[in-house]
Amino acid sequence: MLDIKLIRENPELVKQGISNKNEKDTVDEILAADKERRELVAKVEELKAKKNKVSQEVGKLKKAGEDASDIIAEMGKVANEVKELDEKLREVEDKLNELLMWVPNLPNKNTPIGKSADDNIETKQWLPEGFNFENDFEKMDHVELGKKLNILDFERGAKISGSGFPVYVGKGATLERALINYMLDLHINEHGFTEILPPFMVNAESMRGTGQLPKMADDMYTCEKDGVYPIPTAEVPITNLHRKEVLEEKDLPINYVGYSACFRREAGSYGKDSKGFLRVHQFNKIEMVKFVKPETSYQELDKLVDYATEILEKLKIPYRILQLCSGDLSFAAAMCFDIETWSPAENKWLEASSCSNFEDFQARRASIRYRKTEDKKLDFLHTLNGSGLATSRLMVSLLENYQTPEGKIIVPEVLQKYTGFKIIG
RNA sequence: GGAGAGAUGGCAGAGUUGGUUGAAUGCACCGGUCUUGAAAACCGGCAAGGAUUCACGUCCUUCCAGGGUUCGAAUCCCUGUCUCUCCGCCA
Repeated sequence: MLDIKLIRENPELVKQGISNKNEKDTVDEILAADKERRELVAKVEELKAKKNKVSQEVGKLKKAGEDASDIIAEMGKVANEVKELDEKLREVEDKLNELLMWVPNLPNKNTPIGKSADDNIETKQWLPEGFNFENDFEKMDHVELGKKLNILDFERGAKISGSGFPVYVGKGATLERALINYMLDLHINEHGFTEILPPFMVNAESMRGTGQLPKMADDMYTCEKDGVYPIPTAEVPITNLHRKEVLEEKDLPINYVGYSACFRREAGSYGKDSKGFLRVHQFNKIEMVKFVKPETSYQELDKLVDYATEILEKLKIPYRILQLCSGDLSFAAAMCFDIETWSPAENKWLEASSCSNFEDFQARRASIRYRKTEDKKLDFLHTLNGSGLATSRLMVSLLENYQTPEGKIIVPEVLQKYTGFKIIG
């Protein structure tokens, strides 16, 4: 969430940021609630001070064996008044908090301003040697390939769970697992990340901490009976590892990488890109999460993008990087780069990764601070995360790019030692 | 699912006949004295959040969380969460 002081002192700046993000502007409501809160606080604290002081005197009087019944009666009234005011204060605070929870993070000043995905900026395109956008034979799409080679079974997935729950079969399952292990190993061994295997369900507080709740409630599955949510991304459990903690500056940056299954309801998106892996309710993802000092967070964001794209280059899969414009930025992000891989059968780019800097937005929500070495003061740190990468869309590109004219799949070289086979079909 | 024990500051650990205890003591940490330097010893400092103030400061809140009793609660009552021990059940 945003610092209430920032809103109080720079309302115009905040309004501009919200507007650039196409979100609802509640700044005036917030300012009114904030003012009301402070007035109430002043009032109630004055009364409490009086109450505390007099109550202490009661103690003294009683010790001295004197009568204090008059004062006690009077303080009874004050206590009631305090109770009423406290209640009112709490209502106002709840309201203020709720309002604040719905305010998005502001785009960083270097995030391009724009309305929609059309205004995103392509910052890089990388194509493997010999790659051509013109297919030299007719490419089967990943659904056909999966069926023909019996490595993906979308129909049975739909039978046992519902549409959007893919089943990987035989070498398809092995390939998926190889991809997961390859990516994890690379980040752990080459990029110095610490592996986390997190819980796949979290409580509501965790969801609020990273900003999924309250805004994205409809996009999440819920287990109401137990008050837990299947995670939409490992970002949630991993970032919340340090919720309500104070970290030492010398321990930063902290770099975690974790595998998780990801669960998304994708409410309201039926019919759009819904074929096969293009939009699913459950998929696998490797997620990188960083806890860093504020002054380094933009360098760290570049690193995340580099780490994610390094994998695609090693896999020899064509990709491009998009810098998201303000209007396409997610709720909690201040800056974000999407990485898209090429699908020759769909003839388009597919989002396989998203690397974001949340600055101190999540850290405030989740109360993740660090103690500075120099002056011992506490401050919110910055959090970032990036998919490195999501396997579903990546698998689409992989299968389609690596298919032979005979409809077989060549396993990318770097994955072969993980799969134990070089070809499917 | 049943029975019991516990949750105090960065850590350890006092405090449960309610009253100047935001909290003893030890350790850690920071500053100083001493020392050629270090150690030891000694002296001093050392929570977070909020309101207010140009500032110094003043005040409020916080002893797992949320309610309650009371003029006043770390201390009493209720509920919840977590940890530990035992029984049952299960992978």
